Amino acid sequence: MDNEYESRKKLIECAKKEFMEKGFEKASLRAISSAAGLTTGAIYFFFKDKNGLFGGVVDEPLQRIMTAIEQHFSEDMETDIAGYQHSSGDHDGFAELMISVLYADRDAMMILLEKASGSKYEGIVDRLVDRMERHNTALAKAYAAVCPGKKINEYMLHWFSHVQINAFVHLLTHVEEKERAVREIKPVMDMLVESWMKFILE
Amino acid sequence: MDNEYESRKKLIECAKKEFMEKGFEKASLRAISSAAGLTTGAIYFFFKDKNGLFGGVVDEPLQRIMTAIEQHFSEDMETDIAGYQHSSGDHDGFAELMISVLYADRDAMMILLEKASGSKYEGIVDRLVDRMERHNTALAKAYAAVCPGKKINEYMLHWFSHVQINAFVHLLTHVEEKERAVREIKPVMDMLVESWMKFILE
Amino acid sequence: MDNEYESRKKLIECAKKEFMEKGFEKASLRAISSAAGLTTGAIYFFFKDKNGLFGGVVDEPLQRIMTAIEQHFSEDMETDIAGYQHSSGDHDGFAELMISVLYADRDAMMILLEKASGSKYEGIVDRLVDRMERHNTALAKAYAAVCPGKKINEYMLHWFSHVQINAFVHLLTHVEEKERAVREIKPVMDMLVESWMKFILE
Amino acid sequence: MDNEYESRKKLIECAKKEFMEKGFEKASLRAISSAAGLTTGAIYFFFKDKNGLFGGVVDEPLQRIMTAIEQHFSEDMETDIAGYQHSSGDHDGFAELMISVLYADRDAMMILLEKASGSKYEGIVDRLVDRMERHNTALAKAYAAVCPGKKINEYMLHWFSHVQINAFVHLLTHVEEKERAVREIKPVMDMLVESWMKFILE
DNA sequence: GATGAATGAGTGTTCATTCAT
DNA sequence: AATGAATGAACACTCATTCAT
Repeated sequence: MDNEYESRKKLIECAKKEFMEKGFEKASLRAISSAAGLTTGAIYFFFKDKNGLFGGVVDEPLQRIMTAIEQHFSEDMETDIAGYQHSSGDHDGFAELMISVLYADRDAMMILLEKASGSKYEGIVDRLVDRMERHNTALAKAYAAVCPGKKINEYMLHWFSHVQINAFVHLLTHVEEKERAVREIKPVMDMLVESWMKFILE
Repeated sequence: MDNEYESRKKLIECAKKEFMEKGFEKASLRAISSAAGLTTGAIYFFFKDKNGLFGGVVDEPLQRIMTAIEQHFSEDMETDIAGYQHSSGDHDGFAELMISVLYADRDAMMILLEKASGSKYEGIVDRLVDRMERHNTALAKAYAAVCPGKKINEYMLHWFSHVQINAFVHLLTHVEEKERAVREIKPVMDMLVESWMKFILE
Repeated sequence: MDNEYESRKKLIECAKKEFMEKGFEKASLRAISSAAGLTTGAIYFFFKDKNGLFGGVVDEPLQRIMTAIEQHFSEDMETDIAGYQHSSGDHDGFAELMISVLYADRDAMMILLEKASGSKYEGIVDRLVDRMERHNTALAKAYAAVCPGKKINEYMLHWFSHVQINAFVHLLTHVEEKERAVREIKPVMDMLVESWMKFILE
Repeated sequence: MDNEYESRKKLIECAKKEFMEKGFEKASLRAISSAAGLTTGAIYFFFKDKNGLFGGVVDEPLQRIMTAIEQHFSEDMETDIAGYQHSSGDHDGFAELMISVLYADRDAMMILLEKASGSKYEGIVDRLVDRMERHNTALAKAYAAVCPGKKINEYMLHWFSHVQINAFVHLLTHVEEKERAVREIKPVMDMLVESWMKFILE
C-alpha cells in the first residue's frame, strides 16, 4: 500500500513539472513519461489521455476551490444584506479561505489557472469570474433596493468581478509564501470593498 | 508601388483572421497562405518566419501603443507632482489616448495582447505592466515625499499597475465600440485614481 | 467442475460479441476482458494469445462443420456415381446437414466464416471451397467417364465449388431463422444440381 | 510535364503494392512512402489522408465500373423485356464490357473490390449487388407480368444478384489474363441466364 | 515574386503481450 | 486463477521550414 502508486505519483509529479514549464498544449507526454523512467504507454494505464493526466494534477485543487467558493457564496447570501458595508471582517474571511485553498497545492493551482489552455479545463478563470458576477449581481440588486435613485452599472459589475477573481490569481503567481499572501491581500480586499459600494451603483 | 505589396497585404489580412481565431501557436501557416490564395513558401518571401508574420500583424499597433505610453508618461512626470490629485482630467486624457490607440486597429491589438502566447511577443502585457509600475513608483516616491510617515506598499504598487493595464485589456476585449469604451472607462479610471492615493501608501 | 471454467466461458461469450462487431483484427482484448469483468492477463491464462481466444470461439463449430462435410463426402462417393442425377433427395440431405451444423451456433459460425480476417483462421471459406472442388472433381471424372466426348471445364468446376460453398455462407448471413433457411436453400440447391450436370462438362 | 508527377506516381505505385499485400487497414503509410524513397509527409502533400491515397489508386477504376454498369442497365431496360431469353448475345456484351473495365487495371480493381475493408470504399461489392438486384427486380416484375400464376422468389432474386456480381469478382481474382477471362465467363453467363428464367419465378 | 515539392521531427494514442506477485 | 503494471513498437497525421526553379 506504500509504494503501490509510486509510478502514478511519479507520473503526476513529472507532469506537474512539464505542464508548469510548457503549459498543457506544448507539454510532451513522451517527455513526462521518460522523466518518470517509464514509457508513454504507462500514462495510458493510469490515465485516460492527456486531459486525464492533466486532471490527475488539477482535479483535486479544482474541487477544493469550487466547494470553497460555493460554500462561501451561499453563506454570504444568508447574512444580512444591509450589513454589507460592515462585513469587512467577512471579506477577510473569504480571502483567507481562498488563500488557504489556493496555497494548499500552489503549483497545481497555478497550472489549473494559468497553464490549462488547450485542455478541457481551459477557461476556468472565466467561469470563476462568471460565478463571482452572479454573486455580485445579487448583492448589487439587494443593495440597489435600499438606495433609491441609483442603478447598477453593468460594465463595472462585470469588470469588478474580473478584478476580484484575478486579484487572487495575481497573488498566487506573484507571492510565493502563504503567510505573505495573507498579509498582502488585506489592503487589496479593503480597496475592493470600499470601491464596490461607491462604483457599482451610479 | 501600387499593387506591389498586394500579396503581402493579403497575407497579413488572412493571418489576422487566423491568429484571432486560433492564437499564435495553433495558427497554421498553410491555412493562412491558402486563404490568401498563395502557398506557404510565399510567406517566407515576405517574412522571416511565423514570428515575423505575426510581427507583420502586430508591429505597427505595438509601436503606436509604446510611443503613446512613453510620451504620456514623460509628459506626466513633468507636471507638478503635488497636483496629482487634481489631475483627474489628465487621467481621462490618458484613458482617451489609450483607447484611441487601442481601437485604431482593435483586431490587431487583441491579437497582440491576447493571442501572442508562444510567439516572441508573449508577455507584452507584463512588459506594459512593468512600464506602468516604473511610472507608478516614481509617482509614489514623489507622493511619499510630501506625506511624512507613510511609505510605499510595494505589492499594492505592483498589483495596481497590473489592474490599470488590464483595465484597458478588459475593455478592449469586452467592449466592441470605441464610443462605448470611452464611456465605460470613466468610472473605472475614477475608481483607480481615488484608490491609488488611499492604498499605495500605508 | 461446475464453475471452474466460469471465467473462461465469460471470456468466450464476450469475445464472441466483440469479434462479431469488430472482426478479429479490430477486436480489442482489453475491451473483451473488461466486458467479462476481468483483465487482459486473464485471457493469457486460458488462451495462448488472440488467435487462441478466437479459436475458443470458433474451434468447436469448425470441427463440426469439417466432420459433417468429410462424412458426407465420403458417403457420397460410395453411392452409385451413375445415380448422380437422381440423387436430388441426397442433395437436400446435404443441405439440411449443413444448415443444421451452421445454425447450431450461428454467431460463432458467422464469426468463423466472415470475421476471421487477420487471424490464423483466415481463408477458411477458401479451404472449404478447395475441399468441395476436390469432391466435385472426383464426381466430374466419374461422370465424364460415362459421357464420351465430353471433358471437364476446370474453371467452371472451381467456380461452381465456390458458388456452392458461398450459397451456404450467404444463407447464413442473410437468413436468421433456421426454418426459413431450410426453405430458402431448396430452390438454390435445385438450380445448382441442374446446372451442375449441364455446365461442368463441355 | 513529363516527370512532374513522378513522386505522386511512385507513391501510387507503391501504395498499390502495399494495399494489395496487406489491405487498406494493415497497410502502413510509412512503408509506402519509404518504398517510394520519400517520407510520410510527402503523402500528405499529394493526398488528403490514407483514404485519399487509397482513392488515388482506385478512384478512376471505380468511376469506370460505375458508369459502365449504369450505362448498360439503362440501355438494357429500354430493350424489349419480352426478348429477355433471346438476349444472350446481349449478356455476352455486358460480360465483355465488364471484363474490359475490370481488366483495364486489374490490380487496382482487385484492391477496390477485395482490399478496401476499413476504408471509405468498404462495401463496394455490396453496393454493386444492390444495384444488380434493383435491375433484376425490374426485370423480374416485367417477366412475371407475362407469366400468369407465377410470383417472384425474393430470396432467390437477392442471392442471384449476389452470384452474378461475384462471378466477376471471382473471375478477376482467379484468372490473370483478360483473354482467358473472356473465354471462361461464357459458360458462367450461359448458366446464369438459363437459370434466371427458371428459378427467379416460382 | 512565388511555387511545388519535400523534409524531419514531432504529436497523442493504441495494442497485444509479458510477468512478477 | 488472475491482477496490475508496464513495455515497445507501431500508428496516422501535422507542422514550420527549406529551396531549387
